[in-house]
Amino acid sequence: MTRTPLSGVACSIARATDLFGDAWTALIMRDVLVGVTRFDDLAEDLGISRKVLAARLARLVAEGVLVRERYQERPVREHYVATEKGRELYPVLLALMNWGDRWYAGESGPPVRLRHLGCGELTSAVCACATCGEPLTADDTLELPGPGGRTGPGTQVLGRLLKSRAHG
Amino acid sequence: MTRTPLSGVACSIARATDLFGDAWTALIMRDVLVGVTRFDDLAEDLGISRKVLAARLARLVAEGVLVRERYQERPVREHYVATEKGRELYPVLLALMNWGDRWYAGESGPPVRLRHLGCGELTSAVCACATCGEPLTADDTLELPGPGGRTGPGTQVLGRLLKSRAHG
DNA sequence: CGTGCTAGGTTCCTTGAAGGAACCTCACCC
DNA sequence: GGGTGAGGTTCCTTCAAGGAACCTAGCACG
Repeated sequence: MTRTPLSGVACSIARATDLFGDAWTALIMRDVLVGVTRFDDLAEDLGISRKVLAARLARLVAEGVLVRERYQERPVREHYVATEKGRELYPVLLALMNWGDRWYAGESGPPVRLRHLGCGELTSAVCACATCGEPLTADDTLELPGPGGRTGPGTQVLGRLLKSRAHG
Repeated sequence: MTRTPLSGVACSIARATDLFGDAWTALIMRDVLVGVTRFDDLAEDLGISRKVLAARLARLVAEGVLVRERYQERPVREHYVATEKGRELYPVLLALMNWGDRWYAGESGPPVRLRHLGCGELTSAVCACATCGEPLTADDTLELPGPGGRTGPGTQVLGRLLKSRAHG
C-alpha cells in the first residue's frame, strides 16, 4: 500500500496530516495531553494493538512531538509526555472535538466539557482571526499563495487556482 | 486490517477522526473548500488513486459533509460542494495549517497565506476560549466528564481519570 | 455515422500495514 | 526462585491503498 508520502508537499495541511492524519495518532495525543501517558494505559484506553501503539509512539517521538521520559527509577518506569510541538497540537484536537460535539453529540450532550482555567468558565474553543479576533469561517477567508509556495506534487490544480486568484 | 471503528466511542475526537483521521480526507476537504471541486481536478491535484478518491468522496457524501451537485446540464457535469457540516471542518484545517506552518515551514515562509475578508488583513487562525476570547492551550484547560459521557471502548482509562478529576 | 475527446468513474492485481494474540525480558517482591 | 507488572516484539492473517488499465455516456466534428 505504501501510503503516499505527503511530507514533501508544499502545503502545511499536507505536512500536518502526514503525521496526524491517522485515526490513532489524534487519539494518542488526546490521551497524552489529558494525562494518559503510559504504554499499558494507552493500550487499554484505546483498545489499540500493542504493536501499532509502539509504532505510533516511536513515530511521534521521532517527530519530536512526544518524548519518552523516566518517571521512576526503581523499578525503571517510563512514559510519554508531549513536547511544545506536541502541546501545540491541542488546538487541532479542540477543533476536532468541537466539530464532533456539534454534529455527533446525542441528546444527552457532549461527552466531555472543557473548563478554561484562565477565566474559570466552562467553554468551547472557537477558531478566531489572530488580527481582529472575530471568528473565522471558510466563507470569509481567502487563501493566497505564500512565500514558501512551490506548486509541487499535491497542489497541481490548487497552485494554479491560487495564482489566478492572486492576479484576478 | 479492518480499521477499528471508532464511531461508537464516547469521545467527539474519536468520532471526528473516524471520518477525518485519514490523510486524504483532510486534503480533499481543503481542496473542496478552496475551490477544487471536480473529480478529475481533485485526482490530478492530490495525486490520489482514482479508486480511493471515489471511495472517499462517496464516504464524505454519505456522511453529509459533501454533496454531489450538477453544475452544467449539457453535457451533464457534476462536482462536489461542502455542506454546512463540511464547511465547519474549516477550523480543523486551519488548526492543522497553523501547526504545519509553525513547525514545518522552511526559511521561505509558509506556502499559503490567509486573508480575512472581515477585517481585510493577512492573518492566521488562533484557537480561543469562546467565553473570554483568550487563546486556549493544553496547559490552561481542564477536561471534565460531560453529560453525554459514558465510559465506553476507547475511553477506559480516560473515563476513570476524568471521573477522579471531577471528584478531586 | 464513425471516430475522438472529456468527465467521471470501475475493475483487476499486488503489496504492505492493521489487528490480534502469544511471547519475551527485565526488575522487583516475597 | 516463582510470581507479577511494565513495556514492548514476533508471528500470522486479512483487507484496503496504490497503480494502471478499462469502461460509458454525451457531445462534437468532418
